[in-house]
Order: sequence, then C-alpha cells, then structure tokens
Amino acid sequence: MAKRTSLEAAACPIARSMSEIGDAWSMLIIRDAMMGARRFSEFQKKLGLAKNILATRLRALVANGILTMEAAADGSAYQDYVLTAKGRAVFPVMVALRQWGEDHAFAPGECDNRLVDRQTSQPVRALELRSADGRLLSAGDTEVKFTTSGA
Amino acid sequence: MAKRTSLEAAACPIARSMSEIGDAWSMLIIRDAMMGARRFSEFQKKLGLAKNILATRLRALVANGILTMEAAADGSAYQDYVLTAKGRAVFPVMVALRQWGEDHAFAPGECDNRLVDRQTSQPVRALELRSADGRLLSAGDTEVKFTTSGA
DNA sequence: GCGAATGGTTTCATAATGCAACCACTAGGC
DNA sequence: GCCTAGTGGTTGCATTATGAAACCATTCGC
Repeated sequence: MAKRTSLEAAACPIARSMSEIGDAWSMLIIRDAMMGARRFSEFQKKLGLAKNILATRLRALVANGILTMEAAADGSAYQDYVLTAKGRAVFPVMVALRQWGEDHAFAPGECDNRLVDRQTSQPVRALELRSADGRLLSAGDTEVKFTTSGA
Repeated sequence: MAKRTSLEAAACPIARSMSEIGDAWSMLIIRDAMMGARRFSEFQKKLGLAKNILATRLRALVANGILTMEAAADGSAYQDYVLTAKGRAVFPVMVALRQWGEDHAFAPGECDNRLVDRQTSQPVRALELRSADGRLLSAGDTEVKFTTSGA
C-alpha cells in the first residue's frame, strides 16, 4: 500500500519540524502571516494557490497550533488567521532559509530583495550559532547527544 | 491541468529555498549526510524510505549542487554522495528547524536528544540574528527591502 | 566462479495537488 | 428589504507524486 509516510511521531526534532512546517505552501503562508496577512483571500491573492489547497493548509496550521482563528480585526463577521507564539517562533527558520536562498539559490545579482534591520536599513548579519559560553560554532563543532536517562 | 506549481523561479529566497530543500526526505538526507552518511544503502537504511524515492531525491540534490557523487572513500568501485559547500551551508537551517522542533513539536520531556557543543557537551544557544552593528534582532525589528535599482 | 550485497529501475496501487465549478453567507448600496 | 459583489469555503475530476514490491545489472567477499 502506498500510504504516505508520516514523520509526526519521529524522534528527531528536524523530522518533526518538517512534518509541521516542511511544506512549501505552509512555509509561505507563515511568511505572509509574518508580513501582516490575516485573511483567507489575502493569502490566496498573494500566493496564487488554489482555494482548496489553501483551506487544507490553513486547517493543518491551525490544528498544529501555528495559527489561530479569531474575530476579524476590522469588526466584520469574518475570521482572521493570526500567528500564535509557536508560529512566531518559526522566524529563525525563515531567516535561515532566506539567507541560504539569497546566497545559494540565485544567480549572481539576480536576487532583488534583502532582509534588513528596520532601524538602519542595513542588511542583517548571517545567523550565528554560539555555545553556552559564547563561542561561535560551525557544523563540525557540534554533535547530537541523547539524554539516555529514563525521564 | 493539474501541473504541480513550481517555485524554482520565484523571486522570494524563501520560496526558492523551499523548492530545493523544502522536501522532508531531502532535508533528512542532508541531515544524515552531515552526520557522516555517504552511501546509497546507508541513507536507505537510516531513513527507511523506498529506494525509488531515495534515488529521485539524490538525483535532485545532485542536480541542485547540494550533493556531489565522487569515487567511494573506501576504494570500492561504488560512488559516495558527499555534501558540497552549498550543502554544508544548510547547517543553520537545520539548526533552526531542530531548535524549533525541540521547543514546539514535542510534549514536555518527550524529546530525548539535543544539539550540544562538542567541546563542552553543553547544549548550544538558540540561534540569534544580529544587525550589522551587533544588536540582537527579532521579527519585528526587520523588514524586507527591495533593491529596486536595475542592477 | 559463486553467492551475497550494492545501487539502482520498473510496475502498479494509492494519495496529494490543483483547476474549475458551485454554494452559503456577508457586506454594502440604495 | 432587495440586489449585487465579495468572502470563504466545498466538491468533482484530471494529473502528478509517493511508496511497496519485484526485478535486474554490477560489484564484492571469498
């Protein structure tokens, strides 16, 4: 049988994350939500995707606690989709994807937009990973450790 | 017609990134490659996915310059799949996904593994985004700016 | 040279995507 | 209150991707 393999219960946090936000449309929905989009039609217009697909994704994002539905801010009888704390926490992932894309997924000079610091309008630095005591870490300086205690 | 929408040519770096590495299996392949996996059967065993799917993903990753095939390190006639510089640059994305997953995709106490600094065995810090002049930035402190000059 | 492992490809069933049509409800003009 | 446009979906159907299993050519260990 060709049931699609689900990573929901994977032990690896990366696999879990991918199962919740590893879909292209979902990620772009979160991106637009971070940029202020709130309404169904707003997402549809910006993303240009079919309404049934959008409906499916929004339902999943709400079910996973990344978006919530609340009464529309403009006082109408409709609903707004707004990011929860969990949804806002996707920000570093978004920035990492953006920086990788800027550097590696465009021809030189092709990319026409950058993430900048609002105060100075200067491009932000590359994301940096640091140890508990503040040293800058790269891939080789890290490893995955299992907390094998039975807790 | 129901052709699957392609984000390959999207102007947004996030969309581009998702089209190259936004697939769950691809991301997990890169994860395992970072942890030292090199051979087809090694990926297949660790990931437990069908061989045809693995073959498709590996081909795409090679085509996108994230992996390269080179003569096997053990001297056999087989090939190794190894990360390119572009592939190794996915590291921050991986860390961001892992940290989000650890914090938001597990029940309390359920997650049994952490990314640690190899030197001290202490968990690493959360990824941090800084401005050019060193200030710590969160989502609201940033915006996307278009370099509207025709270069 | 022989059996097993490696690294795939092929076949076919099932699941997801996406366009288009349809529909209930809301908003706003008058 | 009535009519029309817009919002927020659902349903049906064609196309595409996923996945299990079977198959196959090379290569390895001996």
